[in-house]
Amino acid sequence: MNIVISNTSKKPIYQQIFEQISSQIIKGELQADTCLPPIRTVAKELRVSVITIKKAWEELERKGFIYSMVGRGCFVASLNQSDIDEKRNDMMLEKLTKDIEHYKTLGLTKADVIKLIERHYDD
Amino acid sequence: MNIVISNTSKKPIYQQIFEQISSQIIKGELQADTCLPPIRTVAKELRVSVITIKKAWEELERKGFIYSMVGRGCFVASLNQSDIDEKRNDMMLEKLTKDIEHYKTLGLTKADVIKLIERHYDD
Amino acid sequence: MNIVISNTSKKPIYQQIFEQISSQIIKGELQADTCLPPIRTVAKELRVSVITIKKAWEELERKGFIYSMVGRGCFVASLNQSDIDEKRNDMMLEKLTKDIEHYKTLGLTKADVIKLIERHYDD
Amino acid sequence: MNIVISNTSKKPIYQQIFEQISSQIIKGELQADTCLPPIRTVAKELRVSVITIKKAWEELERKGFIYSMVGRGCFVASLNQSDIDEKRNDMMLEKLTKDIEHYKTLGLTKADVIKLIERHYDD
DNA sequence: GTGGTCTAGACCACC
DNA sequence: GTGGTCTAGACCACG
Repeated sequence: MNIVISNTSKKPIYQQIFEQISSQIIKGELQADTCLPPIRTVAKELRVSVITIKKAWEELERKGFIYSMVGRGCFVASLNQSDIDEKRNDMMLEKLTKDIEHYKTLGLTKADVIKLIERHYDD
Repeated sequence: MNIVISNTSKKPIYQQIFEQISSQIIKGELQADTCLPPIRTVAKELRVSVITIKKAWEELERKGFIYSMVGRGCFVASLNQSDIDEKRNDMMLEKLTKDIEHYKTLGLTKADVIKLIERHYDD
Repeated sequence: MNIVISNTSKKPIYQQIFEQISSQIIKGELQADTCLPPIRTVAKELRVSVITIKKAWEELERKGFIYSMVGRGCFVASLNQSDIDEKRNDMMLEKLTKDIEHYKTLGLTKADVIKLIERHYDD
Repeated sequence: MNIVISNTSKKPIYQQIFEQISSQIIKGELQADTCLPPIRTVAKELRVSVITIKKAWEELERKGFIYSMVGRGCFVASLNQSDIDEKRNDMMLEKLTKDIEHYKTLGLTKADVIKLIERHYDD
């Protein structure tokens, strides 16, 4: 569980955290049923409020990445590969739809966008 | 000058206006040196605050899409094709850089992204 | 917008509020595009924290009952009858599924439950 | 004594246990005066804390489903059919009252609810 | 110990 | 003025 918070970014902190954790789960870096550290510990480590962590955790639970048990802790949900693919696809499409909308507004054709991605996407 | 404001979008209104006007200038739908309507008129038509229009206009001027003459109004800047291309490229790259960052976070390869755009980008 | 908070209930306050508002929207007691009072005002009136109201409002927005615009306020979503029916059905089924589970645990047959509802449900 | 604990459920573990045991007694699956296993054994089998089992047992004793004899263990109470019916009825009504309240909040009539139960209650 | 809820402040961007 | 985010405390039920 490796989280970096950017204070310069305009993204809310809780969303930065959500994205990083969910990404790690999708990539399999966080094993299923692993117990996450207590939210108060995470809050202290990242030097943010407990509520901020809580909000990120809530979003993770709502999207099915983790589950929580009062008095026990929060655990990584056990997702099979197709679950993961589906979730990644959902998140991807949600963003892509907006992005494409934006690209169109700028008057770019499909070919333009692909050319730009070809050039600037370094794996 | 045809502007549509979305209530459900999370984008600030001033930014929605900025994007639509700049897009129309880029596409040549707004001719150079055309005089824009007074901000109070625009505000009334769009049913938004004058301050909101002012903010959009300021952003347009800062980015070089329009110029203002005190007491006379605001005018579309005269841009040649290379100016337009440059501006569009700047705006595009600024966004694309962030988007690519995000796609990587989701664990997508360049090929994945291109495939998705191929599929969902309908010109 | 008429809300009553029960302190004796075990339901969280934010959920009580969510249920009452959503119910009023479903019943058509709150007209579409009506502007809700500012959350700070509601908080003061109900003598609860702003955050509690905020949480209820977030849930309402997430479920599509209201939409919010920074600097302008929160508004009742414009739902047609089929939207409303669908939402009511969703909420109903979610609860009913759990309830039926519970009734079965108690060893009740379908006939038992219907008989009990016949007897105790006074419209 | 067959108990299954759900991690994803939001019900407290002690309550899940209480409901399953009481249900088994009501259904006659646990004979009167049967001696229940020591709580430490149950705790170990279910992989939960002894305190949790203790809490479930206390609830069972309070509701008259079991009785305990210090130093000897806990035993299933001997209930005749009318006792069982009464208990089941009590538990049922307590829940039903709340449920009906909730259904009304959603604007459902008695007929609506019965129709939904007819459709979704599969014995 | 854990997570779930709540409070009373505060600052920011937007309108 | 509005909503959106965040803080630093607190209390509760659960394990």
